[in-house]
Amino acid sequence: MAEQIFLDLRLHIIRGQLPPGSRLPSERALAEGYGANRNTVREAIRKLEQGRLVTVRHGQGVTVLDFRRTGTIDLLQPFLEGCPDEVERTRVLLDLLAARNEVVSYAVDMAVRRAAPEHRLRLEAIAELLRADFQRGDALSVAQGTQDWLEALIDAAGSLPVRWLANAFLELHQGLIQRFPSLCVLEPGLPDYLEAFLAAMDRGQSSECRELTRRYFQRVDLILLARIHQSTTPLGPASTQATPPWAQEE
Amino acid sequence: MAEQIFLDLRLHIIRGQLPPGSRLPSERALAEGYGANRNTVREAIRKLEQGRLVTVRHGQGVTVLDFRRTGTIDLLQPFLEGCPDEVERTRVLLDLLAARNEVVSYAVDMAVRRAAPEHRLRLEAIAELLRADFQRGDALSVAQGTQDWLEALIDAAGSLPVRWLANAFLELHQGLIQRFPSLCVLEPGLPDYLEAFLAAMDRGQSSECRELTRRYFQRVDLILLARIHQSTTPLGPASTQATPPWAQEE
DNA sequence: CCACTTCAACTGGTTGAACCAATCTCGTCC
DNA sequence: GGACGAGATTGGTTCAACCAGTTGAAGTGG
Repeated sequence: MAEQIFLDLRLHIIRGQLPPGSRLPSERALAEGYGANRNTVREAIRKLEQGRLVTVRHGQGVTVLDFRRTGTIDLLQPFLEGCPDEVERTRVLLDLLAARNEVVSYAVDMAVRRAAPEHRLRLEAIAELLRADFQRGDALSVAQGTQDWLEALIDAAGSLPVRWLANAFLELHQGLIQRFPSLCVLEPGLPDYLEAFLAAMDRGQSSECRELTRRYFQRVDLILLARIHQSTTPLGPASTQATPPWAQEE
Repeated sequence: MAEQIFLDLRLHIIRGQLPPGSRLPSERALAEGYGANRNTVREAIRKLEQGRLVTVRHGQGVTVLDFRRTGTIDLLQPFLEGCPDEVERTRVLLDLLAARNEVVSYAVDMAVRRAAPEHRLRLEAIAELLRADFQRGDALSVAQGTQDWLEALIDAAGSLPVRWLANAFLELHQGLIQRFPSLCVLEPGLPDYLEAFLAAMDRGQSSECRELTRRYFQRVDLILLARIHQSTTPLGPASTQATPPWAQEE
């Protein structure tokens, strides 16, 4: 229930129904509104605070922050699912895909330079599975395999900051392929990419691997964007009901 | 107090005194150990959960996750301050600086390509202040001005994902210059960098700006690392007292 | 002896009321 | 008009109790 309240309040903030600078109703009012206990509401507010969506000051109340300025990458998924403005949503999606490619290609560069033999073997094994899934035309398995491929690359990079940066994108990717399997893409160049990558890796050409990876994912993103543009509401319902957070739930 | 418990538990996890897979003491035991109420402890655990440091399962308890795998960039600061292993700490610091430069230079590229006139003016104003601080030899103001400079660049980039990515690094930077003013650096090439940057920006050469910025911050980082290597314990006390989290506090 | 059931003892999840402490508001007094 | 102060409002913490999943060991049947 605390989780529900957290999600609901976060959604209201993302949708702009609780604009930056405004104050949340008092804990007591929220508790009454949600039909929950004050302690339960407090746990939800703690999570909002941890996510940099609000600030809490003793005696003063809970103030909504400007998440567009103070947010963290953890916000990307809920934002893409909750943002009511389609224009902004697709713009953020575009920027997100570009940023993801930047982070991934950086990780790839580092991975190729640092990879130990066991990482090389793991990558080869995943590539083998990916090729098989691709031959079968199993888009969902290819998406899952791509997740493993990136995961292995990031492991090979052996950098905690890179791992922690990438986690946000990997989680997002995982969430998307689970929620929208129709977005899973079969890019014709996948086998060639894998082969060229492993060959370049053996030659130690990290920047070559970086470019190969960047170009492959750019092609994937192009297909993805085309599909998203076909459907009207690609992500989340984005229904614009303006229920205030202090209203009764259920 | 809930914050204190959160910080304490997080520190124990980071230091490895609560290894991945182990279970935290029960909420009731923790409450007794810290001399706090169970609800207060619960708020701390919520924050740990939100930070992907533990998983909580009803009826089963709180399990410590492997933060090296599941962590987020928000962990960087507490990790650098709490990690008892100096070797790992410096390695992570190196990787962090490299990753920061990557993100910053990416943001710069995008900023130059997208900057509106008002962003250009703001950058010029900050550069003017930076030059003045540099002339005066005021390292702390230069560090603060650099923060503003990056902030303005990220604003100019106009990308929510980039802003949210960069926030973690900006926060880290802010925290470091506040806690360790001695780490503030006067890099001789600052005025030249600013001049060359603005000139290249007027010519719309985004990749040139990107390279200039990357090189400047690489030089800054070199000075920084040299200073850190001089002092034995650069960040945080890293005292290795093994107080279990269920022990009495205060 | 083994396999299944059952129940008691954990675990976290939620509730309600009460009190403390910081802050704000507004009326009073100088 | 401005400074002060009492009261109302806010979040912070405590306590005690109960609900709800999970586990494991004791008990029971085969």
